Amino acid sequence: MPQVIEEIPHPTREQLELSAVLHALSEPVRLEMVARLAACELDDEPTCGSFDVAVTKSTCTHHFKVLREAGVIRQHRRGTARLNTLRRDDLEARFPGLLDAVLRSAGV
Amino acid sequence: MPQVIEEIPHPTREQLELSAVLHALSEPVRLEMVARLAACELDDEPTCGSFDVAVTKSTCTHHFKVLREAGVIRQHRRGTARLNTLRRDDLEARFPGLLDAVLRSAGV
DNA sequence: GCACTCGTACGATGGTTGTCGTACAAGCGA
DNA sequence: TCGCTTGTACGACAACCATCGTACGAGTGC
Repeated sequence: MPQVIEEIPHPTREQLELSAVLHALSEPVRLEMVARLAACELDDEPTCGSFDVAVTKSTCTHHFKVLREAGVIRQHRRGTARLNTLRRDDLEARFPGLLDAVLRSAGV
Repeated sequence: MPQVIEEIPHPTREQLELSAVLHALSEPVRLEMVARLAACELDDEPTCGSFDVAVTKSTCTHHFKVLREAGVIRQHRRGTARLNTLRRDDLEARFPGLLDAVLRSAGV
């Protein structure tokens, strides 16, 4: 286990729960966030502010928190920005094919 | 379009919404119902009462209603009993691979 | 007809959640 | 240092939801 400096708590791969993941993805705003994250997840990690969803900042924070605590995304800080990445590998390991099926169904 | 006598309202295949389906499946009790439905879905259609989940009758009715309105299951009456089937084909058509991924992840 | 079973309907209730506004902490840049 | 940007924290609020109990309707069997 590499010792990762992580100020923000995340569930481990083993702690991922299907119900929590499905619940996190069942919210249209969050689903859109995940879809965008998946779309531009080549090399850059979008910050929270780079999503122009139709909600305020605090609501955005709330949704990112739900996604993070469900284990769907990983967040880490760089300066004042908070960078977000999809936890593709962990999700694929625990729930094979699920994320892809959801993203495909979401019309990404 | 065959004219089906159906007293209970169901969404059409085109009306299925990803968010509603994910929300319906994100509840542990409902997920277990769906898993059992998938397991014994060979020829028999289980009635509502044949699920011995840890909730009362009325809660059970509520969960079946949520699943039905999300389009996950189809219900029809035979006498006083209500028979339940998984809408595999419709789900597969709209959200390919999703149901299988969920069921596999649920440990069925 | 009469009980019994199956499932629904309705109301109540306590908990969860999505939304927002405001205030605040932490960096960055001039 | 002094704003400006980024995002969080907290409180508030309305809406939703899972749960239950009770009452009821519709069939089935005696």
